Amino acid sequence: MVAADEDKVFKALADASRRQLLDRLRRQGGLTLGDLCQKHDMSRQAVTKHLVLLEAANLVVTVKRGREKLHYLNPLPINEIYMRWIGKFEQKQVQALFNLKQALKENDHDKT
Amino acid sequence: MVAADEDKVFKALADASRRQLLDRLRRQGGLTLGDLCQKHDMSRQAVTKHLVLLEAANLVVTVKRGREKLHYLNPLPINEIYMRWIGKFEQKQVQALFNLKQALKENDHDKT
DNA sequence: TTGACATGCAACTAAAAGGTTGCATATTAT
DNA sequence: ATAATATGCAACCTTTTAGTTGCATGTCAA
Repeated sequence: MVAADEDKVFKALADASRRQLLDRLRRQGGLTLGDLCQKHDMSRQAVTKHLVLLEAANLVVTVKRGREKLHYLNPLPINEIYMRWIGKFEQKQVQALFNLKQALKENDHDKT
Repeated sequence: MVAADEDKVFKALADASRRQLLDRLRRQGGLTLGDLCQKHDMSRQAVTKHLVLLEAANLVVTVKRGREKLHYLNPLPINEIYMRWIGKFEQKQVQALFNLKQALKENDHDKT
């Protein structure tokens, strides 16, 4: 995954509406634009724009069937980001850093 | 983690400069604002703003030591998001969905 | 105490993001 | 063919975001 793609994925995930759409597609794949417009208080065009971004980020893949466009979740990019980003932080370090602020605070407090 | 916090984390990760800062803090913790300004062609105040957002998202924790402010990476929120978001997608499903577009494309092609 | 250093705060600007409305195109069913 | 349905495209508006500059505050060292 190239840097530009990574950026698209993060940007796509940055919006709560788009995350909701991903949640919805996870529960049920193959939904049309019309389906996805239900339960959202924004216009169809707004949803379209979100889906375009999600598709550009490869988080959603689509299939045209006649006049309909079916949407499916593709969780692979998210997984890739985990492997590339979060996977960087070794598990041992995580716990250590989790306690770091507290430790340093007390250390600092001692000095004062 | 509350929904509002989740949003902060995603928004914080949406910017490439902030991701770079996190990368830098991962390589070396305890850097000051001045340190973090090096190798970035933006003003000190721009970096400050990024760090404020990262701290609000709890991706960075800080300790004041005299007139300096030391910054440390806190990877836990990212990990939480993985557990809550990416962990949702079972591994089996991942591979299945990975091949879905191709399969559906061929299926659609047959019908045409 | 005074100068140098490290950071904080506020006002402002430019660009990007999220949303709207209106119209166009393509497909299905009668 | 024609009407209804499903989606696509484009212009426009408003809010948010990323960045700037200028000045204020706080801390260290001579």
